[in-house]
Amino acid sequence: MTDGPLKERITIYEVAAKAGVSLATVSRVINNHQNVTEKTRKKVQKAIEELGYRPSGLAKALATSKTTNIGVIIPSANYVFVANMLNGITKTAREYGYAITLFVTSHEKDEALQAIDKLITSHVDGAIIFDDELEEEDVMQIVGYQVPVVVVNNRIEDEKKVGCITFGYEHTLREMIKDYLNRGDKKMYFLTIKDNPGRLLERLQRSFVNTHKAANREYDILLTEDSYSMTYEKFTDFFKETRRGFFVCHRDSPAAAVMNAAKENGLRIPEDVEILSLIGTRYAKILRPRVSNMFLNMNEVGETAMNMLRDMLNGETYPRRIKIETEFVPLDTTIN
Amino acid sequence: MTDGPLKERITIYEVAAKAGVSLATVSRVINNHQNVTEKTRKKVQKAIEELGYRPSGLAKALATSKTTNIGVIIPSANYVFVANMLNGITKTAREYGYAITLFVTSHEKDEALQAIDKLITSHVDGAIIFDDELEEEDVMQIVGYQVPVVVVNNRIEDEKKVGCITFGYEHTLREMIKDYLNRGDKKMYFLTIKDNPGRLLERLQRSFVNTHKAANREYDILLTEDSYSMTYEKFTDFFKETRRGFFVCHRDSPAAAVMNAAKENGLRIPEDVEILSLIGTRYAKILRPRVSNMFLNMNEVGETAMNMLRDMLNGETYPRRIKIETEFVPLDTTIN
DNA sequence: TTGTAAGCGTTATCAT
DNA sequence: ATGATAACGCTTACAA
Repeated sequence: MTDGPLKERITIYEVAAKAGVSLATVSRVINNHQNVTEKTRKKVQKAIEELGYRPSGLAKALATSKTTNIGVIIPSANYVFVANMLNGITKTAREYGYAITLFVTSHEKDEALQAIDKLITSHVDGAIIFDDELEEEDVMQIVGYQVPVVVVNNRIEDEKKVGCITFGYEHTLREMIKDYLNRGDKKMYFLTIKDNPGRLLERLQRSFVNTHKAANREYDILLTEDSYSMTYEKFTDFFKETRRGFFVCHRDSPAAAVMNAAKENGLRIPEDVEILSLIGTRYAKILRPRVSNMFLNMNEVGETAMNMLRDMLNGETYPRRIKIETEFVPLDTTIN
Repeated sequence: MTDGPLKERITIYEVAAKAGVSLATVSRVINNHQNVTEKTRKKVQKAIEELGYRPSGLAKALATSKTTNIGVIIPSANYVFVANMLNGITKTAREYGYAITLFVTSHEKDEALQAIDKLITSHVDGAIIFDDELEEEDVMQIVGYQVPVVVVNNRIEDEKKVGCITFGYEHTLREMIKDYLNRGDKKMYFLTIKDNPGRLLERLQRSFVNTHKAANREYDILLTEDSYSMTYEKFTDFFKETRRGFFVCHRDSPAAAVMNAAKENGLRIPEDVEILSLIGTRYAKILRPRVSNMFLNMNEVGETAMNMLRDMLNGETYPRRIKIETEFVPLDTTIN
């Protein structure tokens, strides 16, 4: 191991020495405090320039108890909708002068707990958590360390301390399905992920099942892998037998897998096969036919989360529950 | 403003008091040092448990000059290929116990410089920079603060101190174009982005132009906005006039825009219109027809960058230049 | 094996 | 307006 990268940094002491003032004065200059003569300010600034001095965020954070860092926990950065949220968070965070410390968890509960641990020791000023694996008690652990938390897609009961951003899916989805059951005659299929579907998907599946049961209609749940090509292959087989159906898919990419497999089996869309993507992103409009979807503006979700967090950090009282409504966007893969 | 979230944390002192030992002993237990009786270790661990103590990463970092944080600079998290790289970085970083501090820059030179500034004050142990805006001198600024840097897609001459990951595009692209000019007869168009195309795209454009000039063939450069729908609209018009061409597009999404516009204007792909995507991601295979592309495994790029950085952090000598080759993947949008 | 104390680079509260 | 000096919470010689 090398000596570590932080050695040899120029410190406030050296600036003070060079400028011929005390370190307190340098600190005042850095932080734009009052009570510094223009003359000494100049002197100090010159010394700072010449030495190439940069204050240590570490030491500052230790002294002030503020890191100006926000911890963000996400499962994988690989999904488009997660990347969109991250983009919303980072853009907003930057406006407020916060940096983002990122913890990615790969869908394992164990890793999610580790992420919480690291987040706590890393001393972030606040946290945004978008991770299906975590339970209320896990989240409350962070809160116990006085760190304001905003949770996305995970309702926490203790609303005094935790901000929640939830997705308004149930109603829109239920109405959409009900409506379809009234006028359509295809059997509906719900695609879920074999391992770790996650809370959101489970909730939507429940909603799907209940609506069908209430209408006393047949349905089916299909287990898929979380991979485009495996889903594509599965449905290439599937459509050899089944020539008709309405497929509710969790994201654009599985929706595309079903769509491509159907088309290549000579099925017509939407006459034979109808498709809905539950977390619609910009790709739903790019695909052909364009995939009907429940559009969820994850960029907005990220911005909203960060805004809420900033308000909590500023001690403002604020509606700590915000529901982002999803919009049903009927495009080419459904008969509307 | 509230008092700040970091107050009220339990410190090593309180643990020491509760366990009836000195803080040095607690530190030893935390860091698994030798020379601690099993008995006192137990005592201390019990106290830690009971108090819910978590060491402050901040104080530790200040004392050891190591943050176990890696700074990552990217332009926007919104592109799929950037998200993929980020995923590769975060996964690998986690294996080595590093957290990621993320700086996103939105394509502005000014912001990129700010990001460098923040990265330096934030005291990261190392940095991975994927940002077209930054020049060698900007990067060297970080190096001056003894922070090991890996630069992606940006060759830095001073190779003693900076690791470089470059993309092996030129050769593959040039050969592909040459080959096409020999056998194909369509005029080739190169799509670039109006504002801030970035180094990579400029380089590829130069390559495109030179190959054409060498072959004494006609070509055209088309300026587009960095937005699917605007590009789609532009080409919907474009194809009213021009009914034939080979379009070299910078990413999958503009490729899809051209493709959709062409198809919807009654043009056949690839008979009338051929399309190539320069930074192919998994979406190239999902689209129909499947987009021929230069596949760049950005996940691997991220992993490689992080691996290289870790080796630099460990003081190992290492080939500090790695070229990730792109692979020409001929699919349905070109006549092969 | 354990404790003492100096140091990491700041901020902030006193004096002056 | 400026300068000492004590925190901030930890690590790490050095002493015991």
